[in-house]
Amino acid sequence: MRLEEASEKIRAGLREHALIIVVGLMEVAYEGRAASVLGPGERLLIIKQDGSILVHRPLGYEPVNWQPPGSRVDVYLMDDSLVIEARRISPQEILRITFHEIYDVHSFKLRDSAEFAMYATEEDMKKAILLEPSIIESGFKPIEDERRVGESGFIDVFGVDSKGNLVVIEIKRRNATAADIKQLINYVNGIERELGRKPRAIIAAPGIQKSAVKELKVYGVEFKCLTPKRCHEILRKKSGLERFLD
Amino acid sequence: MRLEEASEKIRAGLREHALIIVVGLMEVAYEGRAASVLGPGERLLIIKQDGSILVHRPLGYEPVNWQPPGSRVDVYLMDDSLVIEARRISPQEILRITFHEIYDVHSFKLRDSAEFAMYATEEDMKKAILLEPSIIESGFKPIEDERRVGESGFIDVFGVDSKGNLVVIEIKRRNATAADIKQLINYVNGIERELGRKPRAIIAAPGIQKSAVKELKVYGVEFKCLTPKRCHEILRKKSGLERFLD
DNA sequence: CCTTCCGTTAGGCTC
DNA sequence: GAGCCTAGCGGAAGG
Repeated sequence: MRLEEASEKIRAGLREHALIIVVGLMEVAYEGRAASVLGPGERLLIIKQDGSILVHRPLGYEPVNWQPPGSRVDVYLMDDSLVIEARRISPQEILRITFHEIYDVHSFKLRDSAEFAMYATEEDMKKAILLEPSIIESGFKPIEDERRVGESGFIDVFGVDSKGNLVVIEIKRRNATAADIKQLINYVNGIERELGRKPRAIIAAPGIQKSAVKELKVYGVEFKCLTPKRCHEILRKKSGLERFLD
Repeated sequence: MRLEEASEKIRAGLREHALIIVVGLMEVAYEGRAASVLGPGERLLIIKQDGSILVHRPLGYEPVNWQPPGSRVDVYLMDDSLVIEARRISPQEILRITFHEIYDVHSFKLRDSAEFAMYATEEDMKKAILLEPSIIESGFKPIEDERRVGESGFIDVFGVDSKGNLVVIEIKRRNATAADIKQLINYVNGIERELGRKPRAIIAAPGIQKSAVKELKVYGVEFKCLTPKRCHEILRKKSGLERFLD
């Protein structure tokens, strides 16, 4: 495909705010927060109407180079090459793609207004605990969620146990780390300062990093195994009755 | 485009391990570590020969759904739809794309053996300091890089200043945080235990978060402004002479 | 604007 | 393989 023709097609796609696909032999250079160069190779370029731009090699999940939404895209011909530049300010970054050959150009005007719904997030885990507190332990009662503690941040779930002890719960959807436990300790200290009583500290997560296990004992933190999947199932089971309360 | 025809094209692409592009009206469901659903909409599907699979909406840098390399891709027709499933084990995950209409299918056999070179990483910053220690301060001399300190981890650069004081340097390519400073303090304490002398602590980074500034004074840590760009330039300038030593 | 935190993080490295 | 850390992380939410 002649570069002049490709250039026209790409310009047309940009004008009408289409999603554009370009396949060809290209070099890529990036300079901004970091810098990279990539020699000639056959790749797929995607330009979206919001200025997102992605260079995909034949292998791998991730784009090798990219620019997030909001970048300005320029196209010009130079020295037997077609050059596409995507710039953004803040941070100042430039991505330059130099095509030596172009095999294919397509542009598409896509309509997509569907809502994306994701389940089994950390937020869902919190909802599940509030909905069915016994998954933490029998007799546990939540008092507040997202309680602010001084400058430290927000407690995921704050409550009392069956014996009337205060309980601070930190939720993680992935294995808990030593940093997570330190954060929890900050909350415990904050609550003790504010209320004059030392609360129990529970970290609820699907697992815990080995390096963090010793921290548990050092700081007197309890670990409660809780998976995102389990929480998702609880929400699904209860949703028939209670989702309309949302 | 008829779904039967599209199905044949996609199968052919899979057989010959091509990169495949499908544009059409689709629904997407994902279940695995988390779960998501996405109703009908016009999107771009990319299937790579290594089993990477990406669903891109008309806007945004990120794919809305995906599967990393190594997943198995199946294609079948069902109830006036074309279904593409990508499964992987460990973690057990499934991505199901149901096409109601297909506008375009293309497959490409791409050759791309170029090496990707990235500059101005944290590693590059360390190299720049070792190559030109005066960018930290006049008279600074590196002794070791990646020195292990007990269980804490590795010091980026360990050296002595012009007055013979030990110096521990922590490098960050982004603004330094309070956590970075605490990490550095761990190293300082480790070195003091090991060598019986308290070293100076320097954090070298392009900037520092406001919340971390007070930690500097509290712990007696020094901040040295050092940008990845500057380090990259030093490496480039010196590379004429010294790159062949690598 | 800056900071903080989450992610189906992915990817790379070590053990 | 599991565990741990980094990223041009991107993105969202809060200040």
